Amino acid sequence: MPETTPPQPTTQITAQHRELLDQVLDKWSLQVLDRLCESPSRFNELRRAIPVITQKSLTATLRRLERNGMVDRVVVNTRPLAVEYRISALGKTLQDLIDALLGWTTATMPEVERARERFDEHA
Amino acid sequence: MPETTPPQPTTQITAQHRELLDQVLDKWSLQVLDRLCESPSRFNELRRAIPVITQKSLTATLRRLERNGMVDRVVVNTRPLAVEYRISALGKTLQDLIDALLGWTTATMPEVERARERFDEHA
DNA sequence: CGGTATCCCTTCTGATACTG
DNA sequence: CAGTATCAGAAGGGATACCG
Repeated sequence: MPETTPPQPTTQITAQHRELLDQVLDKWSLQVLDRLCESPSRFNELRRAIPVITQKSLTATLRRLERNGMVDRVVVNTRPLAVEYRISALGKTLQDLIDALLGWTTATMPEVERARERFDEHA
Repeated sequence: MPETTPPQPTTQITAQHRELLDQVLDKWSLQVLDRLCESPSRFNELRRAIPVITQKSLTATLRRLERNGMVDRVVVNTRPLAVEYRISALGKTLQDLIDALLGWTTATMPEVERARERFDEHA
């Protein structure tokens, strides 16, 4: 019996998949999600927690994450105006993946370093 | 007994982690790794398999993946000159993660779409 | 075949200043 | 407090031409 269709679970990488990953695994999102997983935070709390981020980038990151349903933006009250950001249920599922990614980088970093040295010294 | 150190498995996100993820989960790497997981491929085979990629980007992607130990570059012979790219053992561990990422995007895409619609129509 | 080198243009990022 | 607006510099990616 010939196997015409091999049992690959080959998940097709469409532009949609790429776009979502880009919007959600970018430079700042990991840090922001990590913070929000520990506790809901205010805008300036996040700024202080991630000192190198600029206002602009933080705003952009939060809007993007909010738009994709990863965080909830809650306007707590007015005078002077307080906004709280919370991780959503969807965002928590993402956090599990991020943990897996970070676990992978931690585990493979030594071997990656060796590969880089081999590559660089040979070139 | 006070818990001075909470039991968070909070993996710290260092610049090193970010850099590695950036180099390995970028726009083209997922496609390239996916192809190489199915079978070793020559340079122009990859170009044909990923039609929208340019020579420049494919070269850069392959060099980066090779430098990080994710793929092996094998010069098969000379005249006219053949080069084969293969996924490495390290690259295979990455592929598992990529599959998890793609599975996540597939699973959550519907809810993400709904979140986007809510966000966009409300704005 | 399997690249490298160059130009160019768009995108991303950061710094700074201002607002409800 | 929680942003928006504007601008300049750096970086990324495509198109084209050429090389071992």
